[in-house]
Amino acid sequence: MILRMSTLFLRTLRDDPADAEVPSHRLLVRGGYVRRVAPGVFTWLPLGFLVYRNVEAIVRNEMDAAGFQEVHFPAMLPREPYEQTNRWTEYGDTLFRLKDRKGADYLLGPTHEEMFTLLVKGEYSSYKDLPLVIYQIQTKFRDEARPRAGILRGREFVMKDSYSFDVDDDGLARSYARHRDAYIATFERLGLDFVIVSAMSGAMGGSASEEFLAPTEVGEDSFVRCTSCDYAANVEAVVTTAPADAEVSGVPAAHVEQTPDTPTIETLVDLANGRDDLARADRPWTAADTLKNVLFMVTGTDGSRTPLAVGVPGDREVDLKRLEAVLQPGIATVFEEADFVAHPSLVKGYIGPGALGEASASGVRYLVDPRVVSGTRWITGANESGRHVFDLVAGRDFSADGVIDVAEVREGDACPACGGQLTLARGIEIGHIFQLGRKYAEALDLKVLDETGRLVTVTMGSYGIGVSRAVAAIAEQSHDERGLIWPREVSPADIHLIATGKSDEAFEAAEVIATQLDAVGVRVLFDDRRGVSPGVKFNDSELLGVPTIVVVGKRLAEGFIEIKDRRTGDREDVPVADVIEVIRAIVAA
RNA sequence: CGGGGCGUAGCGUAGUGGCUAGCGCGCCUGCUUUGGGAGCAGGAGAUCGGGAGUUCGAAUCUCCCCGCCCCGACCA
Repeated sequence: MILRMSTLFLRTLRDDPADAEVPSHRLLVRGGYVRRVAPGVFTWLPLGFLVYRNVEAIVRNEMDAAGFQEVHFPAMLPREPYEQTNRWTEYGDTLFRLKDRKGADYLLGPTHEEMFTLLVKGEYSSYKDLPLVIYQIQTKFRDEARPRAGILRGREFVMKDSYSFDVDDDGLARSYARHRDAYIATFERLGLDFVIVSAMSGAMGGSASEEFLAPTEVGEDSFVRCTSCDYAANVEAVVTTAPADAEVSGVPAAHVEQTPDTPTIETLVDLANGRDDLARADRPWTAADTLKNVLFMVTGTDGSRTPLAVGVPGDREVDLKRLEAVLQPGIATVFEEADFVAHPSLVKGYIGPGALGEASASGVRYLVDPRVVSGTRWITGANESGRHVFDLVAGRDFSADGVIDVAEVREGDACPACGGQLTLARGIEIGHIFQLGRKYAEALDLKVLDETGRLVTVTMGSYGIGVSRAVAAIAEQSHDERGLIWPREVSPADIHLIATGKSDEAFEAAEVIATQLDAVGVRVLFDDRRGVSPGVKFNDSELLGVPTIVVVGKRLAEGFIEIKDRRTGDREDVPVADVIEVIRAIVAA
């Protein structure tokens, strides 16, 4: 392959586009890899499409190597299957919907669980046919409320999604493990730095699910990693270790105090420390000694609205993402004025356990942070304006309806696996593997006969890789101030060959090199543009990011060609006679 | 959906009531130049997001609409 820049459909930009913030977006646009068509919708230009196809080929190759079989569904799908699993409704505005001329509803697939399930249902009916894994590489559509960061989060994107079908849980575990291995191999080949994080809270009893995250500052997912063991989890899935029950004896009886002008935790703590009759003998009060009770209204998928109180130590906020992860598919919103009016026993700013709980007057379900174990003593609201209760002891003076682990996760929190310290980081979700279980098989009635002749519901897994997103993730992780730096296997070419100078000699010599390299299978991006100054060519080569840059120019007269490594900047002069072999060796390495 | 910002040529931008809307990049023609985004000369390219209004006069002021970007909410 020889791509000639004299005729390539490519225009690089000298300035950053004004609407691009993150590096991958900026550089992919500047380098002429992609162009925006609509919000979250992009066109791949020739160089970009080469990169995209390389990534796609690696993904497909690893899937095939794992023994999975490729199929291809339509992107446009009928409504009925999604009606049966309730996702026509559950997906809400995120679903792109359309009608045909007869008024029948269609959708642009956001993901294809239903279609795969129905396909298998139509073909298979025996346990002997399983296990089965089929996959597709398909354009997906999600009408995101806010597409952002260019290719990283579009409304149209390409995803590899596979689905496993097994008769039992052990089979599902094996299919899951095969995917995990295949994903590791895939992302390693893509040159991505990644971590595998657990994506679902074990405490909530969900099925096994892990995310593959590519760490970068611009990532949308927050995750924690342990500094002393290999624990890693999405913040939504972090499990808080509950401390041991505390000793109650010696803690004074609970007492209500006048605490005027203490609308915030901070003012409350200051007041408590400032008053001799309230101050602690051993140490000052801190925000962590207070119990903050936050009220939410939880909207179910059926539209029902149920209040929920969450008690967390006053030094932490309730993390809404963690809350939603626990509540899903319910949606939580903080209490509004109208909600307080509807619940007169709840005094805003002074809500305490006394007014909460299913057995209380308010009847509001009350769940507390795992740190609120039996014997812990708290300062908290007394359910009257201007009053707080001190030395309220969990287990002795109040009890909650249950535990909910939704407080914000912080740097330095304890690792649930080993007790070490957690660090927080951000990453791009590039893959997700998920033991779905029987949800879809049940909804769509996918059953097979087992060896005893009984009908059993098939158990499924679903596994995704963001193919187009992976292109951006690679760009995000692999660039410098001058431009992109592609890993060789995804690069649009193996070498970027530049001819410089005014004379014909350099161009003729470069032409010969290009032809010879092409003949031995080296992919060449050849800057054969006449009348373009060397500076422009060098800058373009660095922007475009082909890993090896070969320059035919100044030292050709002495019989040398320059070979430059894009990533390190190292350059060496190689005799013309050796250049093909040296490049072949670099490309093969 | 809430908050903030922005919309002027392919790209980046100047222009806050006044004359023919300015500049840089890119593009076209010619000459020169050729190891780090070259020089000179000439040129093409803009319904100033759209509509309505105020005014002798609107890119500029007012109102409505549309679109985009960022933060948040949302997002198996």
